[in-house]
Amino acid sequence: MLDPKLLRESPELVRAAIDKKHLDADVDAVLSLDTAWRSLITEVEHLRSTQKSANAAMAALPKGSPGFVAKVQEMKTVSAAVKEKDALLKQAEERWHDALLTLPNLPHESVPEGKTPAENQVIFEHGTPPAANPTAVAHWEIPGFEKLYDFGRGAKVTGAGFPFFIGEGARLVRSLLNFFLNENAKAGYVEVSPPIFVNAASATATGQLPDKEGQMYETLDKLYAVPTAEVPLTNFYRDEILDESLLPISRCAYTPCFRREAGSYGKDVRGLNRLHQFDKVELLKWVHPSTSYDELDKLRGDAENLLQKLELPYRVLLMCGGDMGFAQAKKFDLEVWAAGQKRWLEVSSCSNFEAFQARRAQIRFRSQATGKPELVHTLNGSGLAVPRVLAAILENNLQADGRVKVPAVLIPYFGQEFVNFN
RNA sequence: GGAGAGGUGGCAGAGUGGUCUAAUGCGCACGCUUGGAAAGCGUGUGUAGGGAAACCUACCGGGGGUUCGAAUCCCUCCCUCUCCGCCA
Repeated sequence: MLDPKLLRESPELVRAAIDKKHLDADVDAVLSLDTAWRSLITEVEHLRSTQKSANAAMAALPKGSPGFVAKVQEMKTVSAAVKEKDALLKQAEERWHDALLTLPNLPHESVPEGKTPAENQVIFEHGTPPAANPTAVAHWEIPGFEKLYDFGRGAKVTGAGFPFFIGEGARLVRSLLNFFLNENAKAGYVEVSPPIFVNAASATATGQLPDKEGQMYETLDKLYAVPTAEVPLTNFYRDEILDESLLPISRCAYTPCFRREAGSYGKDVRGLNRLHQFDKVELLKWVHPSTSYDELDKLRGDAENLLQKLELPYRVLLMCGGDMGFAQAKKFDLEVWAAGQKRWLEVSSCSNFEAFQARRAQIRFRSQATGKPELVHTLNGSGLAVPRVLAAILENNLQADGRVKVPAVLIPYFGQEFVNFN
């Protein structure tokens, strides 16, 4: 959510942001709702003030006295007016608030212009260049793949996109998770194991509701299966005022992530590329506004470190205005090279939301300079998403003998040097 | 799941229809006092919104209702605690 004051005082900045992100939002409509709301709140507060002073006067009068009775009659009119105007005010406030939520965050000045993914800037590449391994196959074509990653039975038991991970397949997943969590702990992220269902208030604070409820699985109790650990983690400090000395706070969490993502089929979603349930470790920071871009670079570096240690070729994209998302001020994507599919797979998206998320979730700190609460900046990124990293390992490290070489750094976790598919 | 008791400011805790913008205590900040400190004394101490400002308004777990007027009465939901039942 944007600062209403910013909108009032500098609507041109908001218009520029909408243009840069190639979104469609009506600033003037929001402004006129803002004006309408403000005029109503003034009116209601004036009526309330009348009521309050009458109340004080009536307290001093004897209960049944003529003056008292006359005052009751007089105040009935005011009371009715308050009721009526207050209903209008609530309506106006809701409309204004809803409209405000349609305005995107302002992109940082360092975000490049652009509309499509083609205009994202590749700012870093690491590892063997693409096409170095012409004999590689897509991971789902590895002989014996279904023995370790059973999509057929997953579909029977639950549905498409819910595979079973079996034997060495399951152990490789667990090895990756432990590796990620341990490395992140070394980098200063405190491990958290959060609830994997959240209530509507939490899903609203991080922006999944009201518009994206179709993307989440929902229970009878109106709880939502988390699409990412970002949701419970960010909401941890919802409606709180933190001590400034605690910042920056860095945490990480492993959760399964649940995404309905209805209606997408084809090559992009085959195998481990896109699942309804997948494992991910999320990195999250609550930081002082003055340090958030330094912290973003560090967070991205922490995620990159994982890929480097796994010896996977990857690249870093600085997302352009049109491809960066609604709430982000700046975003980097980390993409790993999958040699068999001969394509880049997104395994982490590292973003600075500045105060956009914190305002909606009301996460603040008490500034020692002013003594007043100020909004924190929130950042997050994957560190990392398991299935696509797994896909890349399988495709890049496949041997001529049909086994997959386990990255050296994972061997202590996995307990052996190769994954066997027979 | 059943029965009962509760939810008030940073904390403790009063208030059960009318100057409650919530007593009192603790804590915290500043001042006086002191060689210095403690004690003592004094002043102040929430969040949000509107307004150029003076100032005004809202907030006593959430939502709704009754009333001229609600922290206080009614309905409803959530949460906490105690006891019972069940359970990895």
